Amino acid sequence: MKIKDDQKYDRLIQAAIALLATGGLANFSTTKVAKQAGIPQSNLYIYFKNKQALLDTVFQTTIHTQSVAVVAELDTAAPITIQLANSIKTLYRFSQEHPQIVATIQVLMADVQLKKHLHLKQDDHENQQIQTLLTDGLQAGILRSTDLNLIRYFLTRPVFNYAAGVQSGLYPDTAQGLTDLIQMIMGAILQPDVYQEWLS
Amino acid sequence: MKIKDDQKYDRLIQAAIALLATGGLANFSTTKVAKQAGIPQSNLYIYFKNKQALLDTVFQTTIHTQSVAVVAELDTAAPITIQLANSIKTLYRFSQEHPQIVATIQVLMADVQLKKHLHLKQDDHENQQIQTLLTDGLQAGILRSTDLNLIRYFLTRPVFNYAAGVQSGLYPDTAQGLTDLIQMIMGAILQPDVYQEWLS
Amino acid sequence: MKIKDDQKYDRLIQAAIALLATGGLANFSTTKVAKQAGIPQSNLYIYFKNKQALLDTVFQTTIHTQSVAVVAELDTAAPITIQLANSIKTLYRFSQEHPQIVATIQVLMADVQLKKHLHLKQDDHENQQIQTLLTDGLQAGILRSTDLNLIRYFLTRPVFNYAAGVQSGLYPDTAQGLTDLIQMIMGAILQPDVYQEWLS
Amino acid sequence: MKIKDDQKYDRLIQAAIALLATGGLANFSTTKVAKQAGIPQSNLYIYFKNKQALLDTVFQTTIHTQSVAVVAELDTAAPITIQLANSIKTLYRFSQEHPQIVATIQVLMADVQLKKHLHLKQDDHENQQIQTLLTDGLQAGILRSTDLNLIRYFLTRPVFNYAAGVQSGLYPDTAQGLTDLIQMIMGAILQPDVYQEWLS
DNA sequence: CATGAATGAGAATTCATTCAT
DNA sequence: CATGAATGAATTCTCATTCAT
Repeated sequence: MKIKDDQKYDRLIQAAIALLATGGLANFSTTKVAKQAGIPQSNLYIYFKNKQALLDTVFQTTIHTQSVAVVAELDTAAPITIQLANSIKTLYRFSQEHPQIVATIQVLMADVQLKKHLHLKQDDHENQQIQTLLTDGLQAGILRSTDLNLIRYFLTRPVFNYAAGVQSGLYPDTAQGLTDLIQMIMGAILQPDVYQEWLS
Repeated sequence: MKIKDDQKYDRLIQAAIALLATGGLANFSTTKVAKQAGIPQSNLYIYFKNKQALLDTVFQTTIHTQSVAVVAELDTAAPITIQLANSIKTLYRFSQEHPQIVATIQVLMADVQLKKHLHLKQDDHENQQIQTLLTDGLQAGILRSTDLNLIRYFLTRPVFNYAAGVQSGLYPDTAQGLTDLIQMIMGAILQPDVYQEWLS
Repeated sequence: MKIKDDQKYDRLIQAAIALLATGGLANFSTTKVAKQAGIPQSNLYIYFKNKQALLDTVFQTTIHTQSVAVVAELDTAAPITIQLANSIKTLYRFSQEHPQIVATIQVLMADVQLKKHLHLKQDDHENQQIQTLLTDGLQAGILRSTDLNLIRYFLTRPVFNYAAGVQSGLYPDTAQGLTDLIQMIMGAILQPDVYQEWLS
Repeated sequence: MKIKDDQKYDRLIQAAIALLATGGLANFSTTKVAKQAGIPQSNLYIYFKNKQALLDTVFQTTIHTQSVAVVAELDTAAPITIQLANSIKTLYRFSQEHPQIVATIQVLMADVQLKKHLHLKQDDHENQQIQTLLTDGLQAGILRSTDLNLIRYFLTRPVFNYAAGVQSGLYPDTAQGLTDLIQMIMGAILQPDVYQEWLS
């Protein structure tokens, strides 16, 4: 229950990520997590109220890690289109470097139960910054004037999917592939005329 | 082990879909499926070799159902862009009418284990037809010249996601919403100049 | 879940009684019951929905067994006072012969949780007969005109307690002891004048 | 291990009583007691050697509290029959005012394990006084000449049961009910002729 | 074919108790 | 003294699968 002291907390989260990435939710158990973390199973309950709390934490952590990675590379002085394209690139690089985190996010996003009682804490700094970028883009007439969640969907999930596909061999690992992906996503989210302009 | 006899086979698949749609893979068990189908647990093994075989079948079935629905509405005589846009519309309507099937597809698509040993049988008629449409679009310079799997991804997953979002209240249920979605997807998959043309 | 086939069901109940009688509710576990019954623990769930269902059944069974024993010896032709005194004697003998059943009843009666969701099925034949005896006694002006539950309490619990006390050595095991007990109970439940008459 | 220091000791006992009264022995744990008392779990072991020691203490405490309440109202100058009747009344009032204490006593009295290694310390002042009252009554030919424990049983347990029954709605909460109860108990424990006399 | 029963493995939790700080 | 952390045992229950009838 207490998060206080040590690295065991982190070990558990890392173990959970590894487990979720390779086995999915169906094969996820506190027993396995604990074993992977090299910790007696019952100790897991010192750090997390229950299995669900661990999953919640893993979800928040992975999402946050990814947000941080994207935001860190953001050049807020640059034009919005540039920022958007760069954020895709950054996210792709992140996905390549941390495939387990991305796999975990995908697995958890698909969970029906998780969705029910879990609302992403939208209040962290990094998320705010991305949200700001998008609302700015919207107001500047750069982004299509549709639901922001939908735009975010296009900005992230195809990237995750592509990165996973590259890793599994479904997609070829070429520079052109990423370029294509970016153009597709931009074509989806930008206002048509802005997209034309951005292309050149 | 044989599929021969009866409607219990279908009952099991329907039960599995309902279960997966509402509880996800983690809550899926042969016990529950059998109970939901009103069939003795052990009888499940008459129709399916094991749990995994049931899941495989469910995956094939749901994917196939969806393909059939899309293809059924396809007007092969129409211009490719029209066919594409219509297929999105059809798929969206299908998702609205069969939310459980779509939820099941999403859940199973996210499963890491399933991916490993499961290759979609690409040989059914409906899939061929869609594949043909896409290769035609590619060769005609209508679609972006990138991996067909990626184009298929853009053609389906955002639709599933949007439909689910509408149902959960995340997205508003307006005609404009669907129009936006179609334009986004088309913007993603069409060659830019074709897209411009299609817009008008 | 199914009670159908065999003696394992009974073995489990007997094991539960033995366990409750010697260890109380706090030491009662499905693990121990199953072990005592010589059955794999998980098999317990074939016969009982869960632990509580087993306890409920044990409660009903023990209560019923005791009712049957008392009613079996009842001479419905005899005067009511005689019947009452005899039922006490019978109950005492039963308690001596089946100390575990009585101990189990006492243990379960004291359980706070059990009380909440458990209502004795008052509809069995034997219970009806006792109830009839008491209402008859009430209408004949033989029993004190107070709540029947209270009268039943006096007719049973002191007997259980006395029998247990005799067995544990708290009370001496003499014929006089039982006579005293019967007189006390009769003094409690009979109308004073009837009691006087009965005494002689 | 020492009782010395503080009110936390009492808090633990009160918490234990509350827990036993509402959940019974089966749901009793040091974890819950400590939480209810607002004390770190491990601190419980500062005040009590182990779980059993806590239960023993709770038993002694509740029994003692109840004895004190009864004795406090005792008018040793009054006739023994009056004292007995009054003690029942007092005990009933106590049971109404402290239902948790009474429930705890009942729960602990039913515990098989507790009985084994627990002998009430019969040496406290209040207990002596009650014992004196009873032996006096015995020698004066007022009480039936039977085991004193049995008489004590009749003097207390029906009262507890009745009070609990009133609270749970099993018995109606009327003045007549209490009067009936007292007459029943007196009928049980008094010599028949004394009882007759007491009635008038 | 159909099915109830069986079963060992694992699942999530809770617990009583100890110990180092 | 006080306390958070630790831990192994135990508990309830579910599961996937097999088998005898």
